[in-house]
Amino acid sequence: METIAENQRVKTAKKIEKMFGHIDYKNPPELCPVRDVMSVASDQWSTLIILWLGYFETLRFNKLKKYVYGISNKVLSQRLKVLEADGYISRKAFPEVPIRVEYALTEFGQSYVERLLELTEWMQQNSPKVLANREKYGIV
Amino acid sequence: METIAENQRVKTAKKIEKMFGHIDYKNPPELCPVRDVMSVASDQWSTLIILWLGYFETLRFNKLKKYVYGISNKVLSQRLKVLEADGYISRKAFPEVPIRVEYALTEFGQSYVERLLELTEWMQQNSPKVLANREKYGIV
DNA sequence: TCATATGGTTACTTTTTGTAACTTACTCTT
DNA sequence: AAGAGTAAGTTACAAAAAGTAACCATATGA
Repeated sequence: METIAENQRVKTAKKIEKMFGHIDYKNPPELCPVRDVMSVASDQWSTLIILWLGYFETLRFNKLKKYVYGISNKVLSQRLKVLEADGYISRKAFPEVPIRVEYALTEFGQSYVERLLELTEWMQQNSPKVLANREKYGIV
Repeated sequence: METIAENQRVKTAKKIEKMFGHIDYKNPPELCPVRDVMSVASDQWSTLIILWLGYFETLRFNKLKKYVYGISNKVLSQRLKVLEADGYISRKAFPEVPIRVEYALTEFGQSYVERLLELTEWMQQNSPKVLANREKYGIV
């Protein structure tokens, strides 16, 4: 066995224990904060929205829709609302005509995007590997 | 302006540019590998499955179901298949009676869980903040 | 006057999830 | 010997989420 890899595995396990170790699986809580928060922030569209707001300091609704291509008005609007409610982004409406609305990351959102980026960079580096695995597996 | 925070912001923006800068938004690709890979790996149930396999070296179907509480047989079975196809986990079936099936992280999955953990630890630390924001926002 | 732009909303359809019962084959209990 | 239990799923059906496309008010530019 490679002891370095094994060491890392043990470290990882300890972190996970710290995260979920308190849960009683005979009677699990109906709402776990980690799950709850994660399901909003790491939703597919949410991550793209947050990444783009990490690139541009502010973005208006239609610009955001252009960069997060494929998203519908409806879902974009919904996601922006929950991301605002959870404190990742801010919404500023200017009473002009036509109305101008600017979305931006909050400080909290900024701290999140930095963590998120580490994951997405890993995804980018490893996507060829995943795609190759998928091919090999057959069912695509 | 705080120059340290501003510096960090610029760094973040550069990373995002590197990730998405090549895309032509007048004619965006219908399938972006980063999106594609991310949508499997950072799915709500998938992350929980991967975390638990990062804790126990191997887990059988029903144990996994116990820890990833709330998941249905159907969805667990589906997720395990795609996670196997994408190369994160391995499935070993022992021809006993009744059949025994062991799931485990591959080396690749192990390297993923380490990245994933950084995110989920952040989530755990910050979930009180998010929940407080949500409360303040009103619509729960 | 008609088209365009803004930031959405609404009604409707399609896809994805969740629920719960069922399967196969063997063993343990009564 | 009949019935229940176990393991790892599958299947048919119901509910929830997401996607589609038309629509809204208001004002400007052609």
